[in-house]
Amino acid sequence: MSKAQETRQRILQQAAELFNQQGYAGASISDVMEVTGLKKGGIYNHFKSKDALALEAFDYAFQLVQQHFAGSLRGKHHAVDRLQALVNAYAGFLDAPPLLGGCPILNTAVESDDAHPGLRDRAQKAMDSWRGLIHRIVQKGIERGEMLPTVNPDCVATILISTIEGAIMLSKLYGDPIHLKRTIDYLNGYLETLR
Amino acid sequence: MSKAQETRQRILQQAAELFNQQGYAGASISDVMEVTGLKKGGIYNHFKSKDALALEAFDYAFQLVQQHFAGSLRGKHHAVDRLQALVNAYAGFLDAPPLLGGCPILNTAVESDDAHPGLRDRAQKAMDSWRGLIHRIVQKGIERGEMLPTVNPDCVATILISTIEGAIMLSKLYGDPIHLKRTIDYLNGYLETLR
Amino acid sequence: MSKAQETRQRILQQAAELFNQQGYAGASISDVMEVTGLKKGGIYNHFKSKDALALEAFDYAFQLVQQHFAGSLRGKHHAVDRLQALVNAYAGFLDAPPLLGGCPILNTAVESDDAHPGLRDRAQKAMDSWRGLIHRIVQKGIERGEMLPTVNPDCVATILISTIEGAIMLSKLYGDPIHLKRTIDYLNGYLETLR
Amino acid sequence: MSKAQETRQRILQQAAELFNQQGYAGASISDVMEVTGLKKGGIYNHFKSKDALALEAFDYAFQLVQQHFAGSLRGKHHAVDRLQALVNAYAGFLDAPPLLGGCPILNTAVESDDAHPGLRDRAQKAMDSWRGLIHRIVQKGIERGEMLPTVNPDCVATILISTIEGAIMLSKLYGDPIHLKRTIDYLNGYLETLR
DNA sequence: ACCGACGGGACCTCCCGTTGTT
DNA sequence: AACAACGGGAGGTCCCGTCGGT
Repeated sequence: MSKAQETRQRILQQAAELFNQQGYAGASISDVMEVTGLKKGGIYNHFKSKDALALEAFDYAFQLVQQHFAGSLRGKHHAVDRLQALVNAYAGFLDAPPLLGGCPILNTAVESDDAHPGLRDRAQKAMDSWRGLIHRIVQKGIERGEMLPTVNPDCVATILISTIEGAIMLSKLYGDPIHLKRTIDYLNGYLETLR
Repeated sequence: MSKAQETRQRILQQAAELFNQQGYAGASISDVMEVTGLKKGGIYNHFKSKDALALEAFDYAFQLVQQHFAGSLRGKHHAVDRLQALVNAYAGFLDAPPLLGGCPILNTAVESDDAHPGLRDRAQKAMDSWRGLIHRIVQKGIERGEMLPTVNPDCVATILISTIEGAIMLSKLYGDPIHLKRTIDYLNGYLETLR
Repeated sequence: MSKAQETRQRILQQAAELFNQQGYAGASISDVMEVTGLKKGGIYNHFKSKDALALEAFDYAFQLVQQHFAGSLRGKHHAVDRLQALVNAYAGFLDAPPLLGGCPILNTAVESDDAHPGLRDRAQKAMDSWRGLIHRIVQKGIERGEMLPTVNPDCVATILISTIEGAIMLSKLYGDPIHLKRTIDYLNGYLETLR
Repeated sequence: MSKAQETRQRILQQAAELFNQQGYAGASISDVMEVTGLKKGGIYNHFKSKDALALEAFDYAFQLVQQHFAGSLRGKHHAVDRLQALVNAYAGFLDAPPLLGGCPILNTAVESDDAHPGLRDRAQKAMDSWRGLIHRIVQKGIERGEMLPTVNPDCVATILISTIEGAIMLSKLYGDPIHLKRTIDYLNGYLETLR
């Protein structure tokens, strides 16, 4: 990787975390300068605007999260096992987070929904990808007879995601992982009932 | 109410909605001036800083939400009925919201958790109040034999709040109330199992 | 005049001279701050952008020039006398200029013609007004028999304005009023031939 | 011409036109990069600063104009013919200009007179050269008896240049060659009277 | 000879908050 | 109680110029 690409990647990585903690509107280019150690010229050489940087930084953050979860699925084949693995992987979001500041999709969705169409589109796409993953696991599970045929894949996706994201919010608000742990336990039980 | 108090109240009301949509960092005093029709002096006469206004505006928003839910409990006496009434009351958050921009507790919690201790405290207190309400309903329900004695009030609070807040986020992200509706149906069923 | 109007007028006056000397692109808001003694907040309170200030400053400059020439016509009734008075009034543009930096129409026309449509429009309107004045004087002169009926008012306007503006440029370039003086003498003679 | 010299020449040529249209202050190195297709390094390799480039670009532009006029003199021997040829050559400035943006001497003189001593010097030298040419033609014409001995060569130079430059400004301001055409016709007549 | 990355700073705009005035 | 004028500075963008690489 060329030096330029390295710098660009470093900016993305550090800006992603910054935006994830302070929000897009709450973090300034000066803040980005501080965390990257670069001056404005150095940053604007790689990204033509704060907006463009924010968009790419979100994509970077989402990709980080995706990798985190892709790993958790390895070796699990039963649909319910896979869903439980996904859910359990969220425990790491507070203990050993892929990036500080909580779930970037949640953060970005909440900040952008009424104010920032560009970011909102990215957050939607990311959420689509996540919902699609759950949907496919459930559907395959039904086809294979691993899950009850009455289960609605869309509903499962909505319930899992809602509960987990809400719990992340709660645990971050209180600085206490207990809320996330409770919902993870609960969701594991819920998933068992779908076998 | 004196004229001054009226003005103050109008500022709070309009600023609350503005902050709820654009976020604290994303909305400027100029924006507040625009929605209130007042000039700077008129606003700073009532609030000594943007921060102070934001704090009070959040309290105002939370109180609005509280009233919305307090109403839904009227006439319900069985614990499970009361919890279901609360849950169902959330449907109105998208159809006929007490204020635009979604749930202020969610929005404020997500924006403030890593960046704004003052707001974070307010959001925590608001959440405490909400959790306390659910907790009390469950506890009383157990005492009265309306709910299974094995039910953990803290867990119920965490699950209900997480799921609903996550669903609000989802529905706002997609501009589609379906996600919130799904979780409300689901939670009604979940609550039935606790009888 | 209110204090605000006074300040606004002072900004216009000083900015007009600044832009007339350094050009629109060559003068910064910092320069405007320096000559007015105001800070940015004070300037942007009266003008919403540098562009808006530049446009109004040009209008102000043109009005200054107009007053300068309107005065020179007083008491002259014969068409040729009036035209000569106009031409002679230009001598003052270097000795006792209404504002430093030469003729604002010339300066603005040259800077804006390929680059700044807004300013270009203003410069055109200003020039229209000047051409219209000469045109009317000539036309009335012909009607009254003060000037030869073969004279073309449009041509006279073009020739007078071209020659004077070109001479102002020359004299400013060399810092020497001789060029302007020569053309004024010459134009006085030229105008005599139209009697 | 070496490849380096070719590149240098290409930069000058394209920068000259750019500066002639947008002005020195109004055109940035980025603009120069765009029109030349080179990157910063490629430009600064040949010119040590924007200033140096601007100075040379002006010289280049002036030389272009000079060649344009030198050609018009070929085959004309009578002083008045030669002056008329010069004047008529200006018609091409709008129809088939040696470079876009009007007369570089006029543009540079107007922009630099109060603000840019370096450019102003160059513009003065260029103007000296033009005035000198007219002066010599007139003087020789008097010596040869082709022009009236009472004619003042300096005055003729001032009048011709002023009128033409002013007319270029007018025609560029309105985007209409009529003003330049009128003054050219007029100056041809004026020159006839000097025979 | 040319490119690309970057520093350091100027630019315009908008920000928050204060003050004097009505 | 509300406005209008202003200070002082932060924000995002773009600028000019340098320097290491190729």
